[in-house]
Amino acid sequence: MTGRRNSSRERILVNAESIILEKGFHATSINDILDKSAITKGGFFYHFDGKPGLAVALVERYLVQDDQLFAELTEQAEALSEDPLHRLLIFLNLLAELFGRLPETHPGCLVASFTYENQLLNEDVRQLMQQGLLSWRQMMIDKLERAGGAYAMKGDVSIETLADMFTAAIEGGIMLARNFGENRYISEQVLAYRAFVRMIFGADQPDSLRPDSLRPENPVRKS
Amino acid sequence: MTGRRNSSRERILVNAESIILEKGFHATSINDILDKSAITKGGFFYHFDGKPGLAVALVERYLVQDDQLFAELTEQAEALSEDPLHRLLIFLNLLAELFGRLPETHPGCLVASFTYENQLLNEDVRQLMQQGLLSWRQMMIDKLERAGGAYAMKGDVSIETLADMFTAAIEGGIMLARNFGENRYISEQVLAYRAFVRMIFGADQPDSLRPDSLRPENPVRKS
DNA sequence: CCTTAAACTGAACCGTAAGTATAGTTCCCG
DNA sequence: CGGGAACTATACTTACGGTTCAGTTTAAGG
Repeated sequence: MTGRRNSSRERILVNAESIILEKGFHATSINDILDKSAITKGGFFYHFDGKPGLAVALVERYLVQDDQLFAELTEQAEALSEDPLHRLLIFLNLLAELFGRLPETHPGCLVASFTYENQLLNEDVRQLMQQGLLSWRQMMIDKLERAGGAYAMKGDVSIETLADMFTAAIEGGIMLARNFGENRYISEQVLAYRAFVRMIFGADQPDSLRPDSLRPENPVRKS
Repeated sequence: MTGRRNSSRERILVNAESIILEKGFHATSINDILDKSAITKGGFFYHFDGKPGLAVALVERYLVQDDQLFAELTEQAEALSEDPLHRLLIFLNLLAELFGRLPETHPGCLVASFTYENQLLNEDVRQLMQQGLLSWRQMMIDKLERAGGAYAMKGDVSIETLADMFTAAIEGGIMLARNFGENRYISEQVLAYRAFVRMIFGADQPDSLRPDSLRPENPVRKS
């Protein structure tokens, strides 16, 4: 029973997300979505409780996918090093590479998009978005704290703010990327954030001063 | 002749900006704007070439105001120190303080808002937005290069990316602030960026190692 | 004061978009 | 093969949003 249901429902979600990221939620008409999804209005309203319902479903889906992506990258990073700081730095490298490898059409972040269209997004959506931001923060806090266990932190930036800065770098990078039409900016901002983390944990000292595991981890050339 | 004209036109722009930043451009109807501006539809269309024309005027105005703000802060910072790096750090402090002092209603950035509503924004608007981003980048490149003249730069982040990171920090901070309903996040991200700049220019070394002018410049307590 | 252009009013117009209603059709699962 | 879930097709309501325009008011100069 889920086979058929999911195919149409999922198709709608995929297309809706892509159109909305391009034009914005309010500017996207249901008909726009129907055209690209090979489904009729009846079908749409069968699956979703109107446009507000669609918004909820979209954000839910988006957050799940995002979680999965971060989990995968974390796993990959953990396979490549034992050191917590090293793992974090690799994670950021992998993420930067991923953003650089994206197809020409830069995606954008649903949460960011919805942030500036607070109008009819009901309370559900707003809570989901907060939850998403909090989960990203928590993920980074975990990574940073683990790294902090092994190395002393320099600078006077709180771990929470440093964690939020991860989100800020990505969202800021996406904004630059969208306006200039080049994905490169996202990777650059992620790598800049990475450089900051490195410095904070003292990993930018001469090699002689830091543990063996921290030597030049797969360096990423900058543009 | 400009007296009368400007009063209405300006009133429309002010109200339009505030509503648009709250709900988004597309979700903001002309009627919404009229209600708050004490003017009729005819009056609106007398002043602006429809909604697209309003968008152009809004962004133009926004960029000018932004330029002025940055110029003021730069001037203030230059009055407080001779050292280029010191000036930059003060500038960032002033900006962070300003964001923290804002009225409860967090504003948002028109450029960011329009970034995710690329639909009917004509080419003019898009070019203006790019121009704005480029001018912010250039402003920071100037400041960073001047600072770089006096101190050696550490880390492997290009000046351009570091300059863009200023924008990214602010936009990211605004996004967090909007979602959590607390302006604090903007200041925090600006101060985190400041900490990064400090580290890159080696200003986080023990006092004994750096020029006198760099000692604890008006410290801002973090949350 | 009178003219004239700028500034503005008010109402009408038209497309479009969200949502509803309904009757019928196809597909899959037990 | 029966029945419910997953749709199609079509028509319609309702309302709102952008735009136009003919006419009226305001202010400023000669």
